[in-house]
Amino acid sequence: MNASEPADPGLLALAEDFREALRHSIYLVRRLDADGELSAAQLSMLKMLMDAGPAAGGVRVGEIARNLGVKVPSATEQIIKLERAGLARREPDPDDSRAVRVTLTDAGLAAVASANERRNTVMAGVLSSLSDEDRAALAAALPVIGRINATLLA
Amino acid sequence: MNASEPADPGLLALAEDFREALRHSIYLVRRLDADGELSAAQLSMLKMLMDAGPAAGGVRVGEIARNLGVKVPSATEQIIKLERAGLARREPDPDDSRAVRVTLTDAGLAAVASANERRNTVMAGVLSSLSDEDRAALAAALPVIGRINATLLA
DNA sequence: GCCTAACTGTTAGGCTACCTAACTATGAAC
DNA sequence: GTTCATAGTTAGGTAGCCTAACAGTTAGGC
Repeated sequence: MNASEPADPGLLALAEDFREALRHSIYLVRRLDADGELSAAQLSMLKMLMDAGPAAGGVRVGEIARNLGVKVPSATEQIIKLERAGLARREPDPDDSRAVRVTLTDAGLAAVASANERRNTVMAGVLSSLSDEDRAALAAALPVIGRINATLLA
Repeated sequence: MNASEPADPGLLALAEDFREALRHSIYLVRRLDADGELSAAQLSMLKMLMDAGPAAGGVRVGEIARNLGVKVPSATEQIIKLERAGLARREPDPDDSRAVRVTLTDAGLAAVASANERRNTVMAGVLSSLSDEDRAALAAALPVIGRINATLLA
């Protein structure tokens, strides 16, 4: 984390390779999201609502923004679009009248499920062309990438 | 690749996890690119020009677009910005008067080097907090991710 | 040779998702 | 019961992508 001291060359090389892989993966994700009724941003938000929502009867706007790594007005904007599409609902927070709680509608739940399934099928098709060793290597790295993401989003 | 037959459940689960990791990584990349003089799109293009450019005295606009996974007008737009910033140069192709060859200027070369170094240092800082096993797992997966990207961009 | 078809890149216009700044309304502290 | 902080919305602007329409260049068929 300390940028002032010279970093290990091996670490820097890994960092570069990882960044490169992510950079290319962005186009992959773009490709994957191109043929959908739901944009990447909207699907991300719906998915987050599905994961975190039921617990407390909805997710607050600020929390949504924080979870997605965007600012609050950007979250508001997306929420309004989802609401207009009938996929999400905004309700006043009973405990804090300033706050708003966002929940998925049944249609939203169905939409995220079907969009997810479609994308997973495409991705599974790609993965099926890999060797077993490759798939194992990928599976082993996913938790690590998760930890990296958690570190940076913290 | 065949979406019509029911996919292996394990494969679908891996596909979902991988997509999830990529989805989160997008925010990671955004964070990494936020504190820069160069946008992610511009850095991508500069880097591509550095990798592919010297060979043939420049890269053609169509090729740039194809390499970056965008359409030709989008590439033109970015190239013009880079040109205005003094980082790239457009020259007529001696062999085909329709074509344009794009090359990096010295300033462009320096810019990509410094932007890269800065981002690598940040990423290396994050990676340094991982265990050796985690780093090994990540390193092992990068070539696989590269193959996946190549498959989808082909 | 020329005329047509194919190709390369630019221009024009529009969209989505993000941002900052300014505002409203509620809650909390003292 | 002011005053200060917090939650969210609104307004206005930007970057990066797209499609459609265009101009110039090349290549083939006759």
